[in-house]
Amino acid sequence: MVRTRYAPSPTGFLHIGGLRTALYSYLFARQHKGKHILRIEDTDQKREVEGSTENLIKSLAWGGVEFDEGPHLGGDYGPYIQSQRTEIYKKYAMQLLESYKAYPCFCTPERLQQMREEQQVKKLPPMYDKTCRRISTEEMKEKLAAGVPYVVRQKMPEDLELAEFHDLIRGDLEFKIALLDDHVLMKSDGFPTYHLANVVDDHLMEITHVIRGEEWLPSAPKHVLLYQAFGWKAPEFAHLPLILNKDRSKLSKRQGDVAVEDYMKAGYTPEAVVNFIALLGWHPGEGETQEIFSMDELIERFHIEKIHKGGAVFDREKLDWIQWQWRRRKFEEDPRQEGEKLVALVQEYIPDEWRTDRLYLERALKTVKEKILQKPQEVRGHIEFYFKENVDVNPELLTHQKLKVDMEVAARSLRAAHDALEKFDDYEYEEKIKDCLSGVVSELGVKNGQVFWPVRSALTGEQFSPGVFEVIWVLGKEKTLQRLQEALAKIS
RNA sequence: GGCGCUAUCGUCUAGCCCGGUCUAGGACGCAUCCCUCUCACGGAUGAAACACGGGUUCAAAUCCCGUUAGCGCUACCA
Repeated sequence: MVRTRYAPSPTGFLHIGGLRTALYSYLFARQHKGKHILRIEDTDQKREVEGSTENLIKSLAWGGVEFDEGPHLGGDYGPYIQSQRTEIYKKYAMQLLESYKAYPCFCTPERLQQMREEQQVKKLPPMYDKTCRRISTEEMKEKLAAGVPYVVRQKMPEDLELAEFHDLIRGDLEFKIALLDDHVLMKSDGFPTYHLANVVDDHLMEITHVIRGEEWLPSAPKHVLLYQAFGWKAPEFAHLPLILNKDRSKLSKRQGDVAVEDYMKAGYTPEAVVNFIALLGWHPGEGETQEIFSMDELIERFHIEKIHKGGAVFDREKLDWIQWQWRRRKFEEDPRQEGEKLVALVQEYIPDEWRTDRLYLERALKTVKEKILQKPQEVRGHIEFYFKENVDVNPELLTHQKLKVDMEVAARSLRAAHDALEKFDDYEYEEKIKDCLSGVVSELGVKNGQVFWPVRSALTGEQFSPGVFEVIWVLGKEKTLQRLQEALAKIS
């Protein structure tokens, strides 16, 4: 039975890289019909941020990453919050002490600090000098009895040269044990460090596959050695590549949004975000060209060996493209429901006063459907002209060199269009509006653009906008005629 | 500094394990053209990469070694 886990620290919000780690872990568990566990690693109270566990759970749920066990769900392997398991860690630390796989260290932080500085100066690798590993049993017992504060350090074996293990992504790895530090397992405040808590919990919770970030690779051999010290079977490991900024440094704030919540707020859809990050570091391979995957497809297609070794740059433009593909797909599947959702979403980005005439707004939105599907956040700028009292068009805008519209043509077209539109009454139908303007075109004996361009720019005051017929359809007779008159007044 | 990981278009990547089919494929972005009343959409085309140096081999993006670069770790943080 496969059991995987996502084990974040409650130090803030869910990082986009954290979502991906959780996603891969989830995908792997689901495709093997296994269990996915959430465990909160809060052994460092100093770094804990109030409310982050709830935030983590919320963001994970938003992304569609599900769990079978966890602090919010319970389960047979609880508690799932490490600060509630301190007695367990103490027991195992004691076991290690008794079997001489670990030792108490009485060195003060000050001495350690000084030691490291000296090592730095001598250009030696900063490592614990193992002073307390060598003190006599008597001295140790004395200090213990005297209540001298101590930490528990892992004793790196001296009878072994290499620590070896297999990584599902990187293959066989080996590390020289002599270069491994006697790491702290239990802090003087009685809390375990990551190394101890992680190994003990993964064992007790029967985790079969540890899927985590690449930053853990250097300490993985110590974990393997710890499993051996306990006499436990180590789980399989898979160390994921990092997600990077544009400059290839580790993805961080300052250079863009890193919190999943930022993307939620920016109007991105979970399907798109998940689809995008799944592809940052994984690809089905073998000439596959599909890029849009639903969660179900991911579960089916995902293969842990297909995860890449190198880091991947987070490219927001590609995310935007994937988002647009998703919106379009969903809209095609269910135009009515998706349309309503979009309208609701778009409401957040437009001023209150634009909502007073619901029909008018709906029509305006309809003319910029493609733009909304692409970037709902930018809808305001696209429909702004519909809501202006007067458009105050720049006369230059009425002309167009390539379309052969000079001021004279523009004036004539505007005049003729105005007169035709004044007699016209079928403003409810785009097709009729088109017929009406086409009539003007043939009447004047000019090209389409020579009428359409000046009319559209007079009506919108914009270089770029929806097409003339749609614009007139939204504006209605009164506004259309008024705006045409204004433009005419400006150039005559 | 030490240790480790990584290295295909600007970016995400296919191919690499099982050398020839790779004049290296796809996607984002970019450019040009077409469609067209403008933008967008859609269609077509194009520019754009095997980090470098040695081997091994008839043949290397693919195997081996080295160099370089990038990143990670080097806490009583995770």
